Amino acid sequence: MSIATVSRVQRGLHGVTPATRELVLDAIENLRYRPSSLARGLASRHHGATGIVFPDLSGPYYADVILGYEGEVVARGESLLILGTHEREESSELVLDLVGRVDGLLVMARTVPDDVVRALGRDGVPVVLLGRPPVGRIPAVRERSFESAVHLTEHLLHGHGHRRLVFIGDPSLSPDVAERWRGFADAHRRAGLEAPAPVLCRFREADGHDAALRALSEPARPSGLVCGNDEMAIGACGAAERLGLRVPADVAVTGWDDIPLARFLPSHLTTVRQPTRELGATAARLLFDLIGGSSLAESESLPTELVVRASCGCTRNDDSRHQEVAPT
Amino acid sequence: MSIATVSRVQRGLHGVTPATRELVLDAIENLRYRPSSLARGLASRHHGATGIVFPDLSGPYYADVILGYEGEVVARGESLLILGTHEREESSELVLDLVGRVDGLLVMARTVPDDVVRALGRDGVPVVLLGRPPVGRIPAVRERSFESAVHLTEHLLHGHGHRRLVFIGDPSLSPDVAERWRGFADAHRRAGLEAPAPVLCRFREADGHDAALRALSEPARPSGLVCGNDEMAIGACGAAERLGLRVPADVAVTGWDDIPLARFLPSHLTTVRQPTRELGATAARLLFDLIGGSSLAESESLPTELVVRASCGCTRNDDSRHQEVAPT
DNA sequence: TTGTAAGCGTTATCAT
DNA sequence: ATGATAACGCTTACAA
Repeated sequence: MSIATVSRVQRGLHGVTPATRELVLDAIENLRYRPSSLARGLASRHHGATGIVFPDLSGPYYADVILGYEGEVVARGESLLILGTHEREESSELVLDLVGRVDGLLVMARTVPDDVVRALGRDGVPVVLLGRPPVGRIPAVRERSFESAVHLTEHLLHGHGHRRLVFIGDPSLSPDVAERWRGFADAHRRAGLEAPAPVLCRFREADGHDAALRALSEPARPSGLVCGNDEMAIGACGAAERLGLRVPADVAVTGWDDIPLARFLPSHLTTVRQPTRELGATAARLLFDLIGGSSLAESESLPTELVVRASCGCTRNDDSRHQEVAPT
Repeated sequence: MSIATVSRVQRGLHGVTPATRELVLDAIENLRYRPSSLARGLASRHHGATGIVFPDLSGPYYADVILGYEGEVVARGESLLILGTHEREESSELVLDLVGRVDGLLVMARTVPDDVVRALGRDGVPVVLLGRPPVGRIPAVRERSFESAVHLTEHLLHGHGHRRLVFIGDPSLSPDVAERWRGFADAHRRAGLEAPAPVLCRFREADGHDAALRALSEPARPSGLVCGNDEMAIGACGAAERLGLRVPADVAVTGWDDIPLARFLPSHLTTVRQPTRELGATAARLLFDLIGGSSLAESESLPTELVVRASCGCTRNDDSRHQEVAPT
């Protein structure tokens, strides 16, 4: 019994007599033989694994994306390496290290700069981006943040007649936030209004709290706060409460992401639901296309859903009304 | 310049002249040389990676554990493979496959049966368990669910004078729940009472809802519902509301895990906080000890914290009072 | 201190 | 249909 025959049987190649196949299978069973993934990878020049680089795992957003991605990966019998960058200094090196252990990489927003992504592309590593714009020929999967921002802002502007809306969040910190801000400003423009400068802040609840406090203390108090994500919106609601302002009677507040907490918030947060799972799954499909040699891997953008609850000023008949944002 | 010298330089071994070291380093830089992790692993007989097997990623619990684990892993310059079992049929095979790609494995509760864990142990693979009892010589990291259950139940029994408490959850579905049920029953016994049979249900909000509906429709209505986790407790609160019962005036409700939502719940959920992050980090340290050849890797159990809010019947002075459950 | 060469456990290319 | 044997790109004695 030669080693080559075993290799053939074990990979299910044809060119083996059923008799010997059985023989080999038996031996494999008896000896509890497991091929070495290391040796196999070295010889066949691929890892049988892909990686995903995400910024953090607090909050359900990234967990869901990973879940969607993982489903596709497991369905293909591949393995999945993960790396959280957590705003670490050495993130780029960690990614560069990770890339040596996989056949392809999904890189999410807020992890490593475009330079690094570009470097990966130059090395010929299949890469897909998520939640950030394409870099060169590297495709990206995104949700339609711009469109949903326009939709949401117009709802506030025209549905509720707001005239002093303020955007809370820092467009320079994340491509998503940038898109949302752009949609916010664009909706204003279309309505013949000018959007005031965004109140810059980071992504966490406390950041939104502080920013809202600042915004609401301005002489001309805003009538509505459009926050870059739900965490920030929750902080904003807290700030309003602290100032003795009611939501939405005195000030409207909206978020992004529809985290589970959103529907339990006293103010019943109006927000935008992302197709998180589908985002991850789509990215996986794209990445495997790329790995498979397909060169026609195109960037995709997925539709979002406006979740209208009460914090925008709507009366809350049913739990929530959803409006899908149509593709543009 | 020989290949061996490069290998030495690259791994920072001593026995290399500073001069040649510089030379090699330069070449590495210029040629953008990256050692093949596959070849390196094959030769040195280790993967430089460990794996973590978890049931699911919905809810913050597992995400936090993974985060704690990941921190330790990255600090050691190792990689991390993940596998969610999601109650899939082929989970065991997936784990058996994963184990061939790592130097060690962290296996969480509710993923694969003890048989599979035992099989891994027989193969000599370093394994650490989390949230489930040790299997043979395979160590486990756990939170003190039993102790916290006793603590919580006694709070309800003696602090609030409850006499008809019901436990919601299925002890047979998860070792954690089993421990909690055991503590619940034990606290009753110590008080000279007998705990009624648990109302069996699965882990999600809807499951808790249904179970609570059943429990609260009994002729002798329970005065308190001790739920196996926060999701179930949220469902239970919903069920109470649906029956026109107020929490905690008509029925007390408690949970486990202290998910972010818990403090925003209208009923201000009293619950038990797990040291999730620390659980993951501890498991990682244990696993690396094991991989390092240490045979004195002992199981550990970490203290939990009772988070008293309002749903147990306590008046809500400050946001929440915490009581650490002392080691036993 | 540096170089040589024998593995590591597969796959892949030839012969047979 | 099967068996030898040369890669694959490192680590690791051992030699120089």
